[in-house]
Amino acid sequence: MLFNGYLSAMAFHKERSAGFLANQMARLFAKGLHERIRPLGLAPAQFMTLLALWDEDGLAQSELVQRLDVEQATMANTLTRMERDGLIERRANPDDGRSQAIHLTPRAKALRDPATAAARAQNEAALADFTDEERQTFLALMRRAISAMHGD
Amino acid sequence: MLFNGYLSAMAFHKERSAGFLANQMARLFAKGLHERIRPLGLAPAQFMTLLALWDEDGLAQSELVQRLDVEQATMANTLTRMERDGLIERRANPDDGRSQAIHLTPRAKALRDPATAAARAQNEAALADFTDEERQTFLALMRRAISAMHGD
DNA sequence: CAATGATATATAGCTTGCTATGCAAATGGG
DNA sequence: CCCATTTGCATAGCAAGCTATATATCATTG
Repeated sequence: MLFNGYLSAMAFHKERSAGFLANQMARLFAKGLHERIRPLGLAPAQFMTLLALWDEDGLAQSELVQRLDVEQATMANTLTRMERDGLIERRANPDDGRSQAIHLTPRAKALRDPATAAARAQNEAALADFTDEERQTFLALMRRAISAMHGD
Repeated sequence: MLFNGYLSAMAFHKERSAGFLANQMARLFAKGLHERIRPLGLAPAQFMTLLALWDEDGLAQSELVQRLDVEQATMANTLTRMERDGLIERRANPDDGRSQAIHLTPRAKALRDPATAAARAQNEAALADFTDEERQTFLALMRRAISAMHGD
């Protein structure tokens, strides 16, 4: 009775909810990044995928799924759009008929510098008035929240 | 030349990118919240909208757009799904033929306590090993990044 | 070697975002 | 009062998430 009364009275303030703020922040990051890379013909998830492939070309879809921590179906659809847009090619893997190696096209390789510069600019815009220490703290806290939710 | 060489060599590490971490963190928050409120028949954006309406019933769509900071089209679609699911009713506004007042159904009112409890549990899961001070710091840093990107 | 189980992708269907448009109702200036 | 502008919503169309399911290939094991 007292307990239920307490719960009912205990307002949930979205401004004080980490989840609410995380959602809003991520949308603003994505929107800002999208504006910056749109002239390059890229969308945010395509950029994230390119980050992994610029680092190591020829990965299998399953490896991209691991590195970017998205569901397999999400990655499959993103790769289909990237193939459509001339960013990647899916090449058969001679050792395993199930998997394919994802290879960058010359166009995708050429986008590396302008696209990473755009992403850096967006991060900088978000953290403009943060000190170096605050930036480190912020990244560390986000990593801890991610680990806690990821279960590791 | 030196500058271009520097840029090319300057790898972009997603693990050190605030935007990348923000995206991953927000997805984990949304996924965890969704699992917790799915038994109630709710999805995350519906819950966010309910938060505003539990606070003040009968708001116009335009007011919800302001409070939740999403695009008008996004809110219109979310409200359509909520109406379909029996969470809200759109009632004509006698003072302005363009707008409608969004009213909660009894079902939506009854979900307040269990749904906010679920959201609190998700926030707690994410911040389980944070001290009180770290929680305050984290929220403050997210608010500052949001303000910086929002342009205010 | 055949059957079983595991792995790699694909596809269907849904929610939540966004931009871009369209339209009707309200408002404000001449 | 009338026209132009503004405001409030709806809709179309797309990207990117997710879950659930299907399919084909590999691997294991009896």
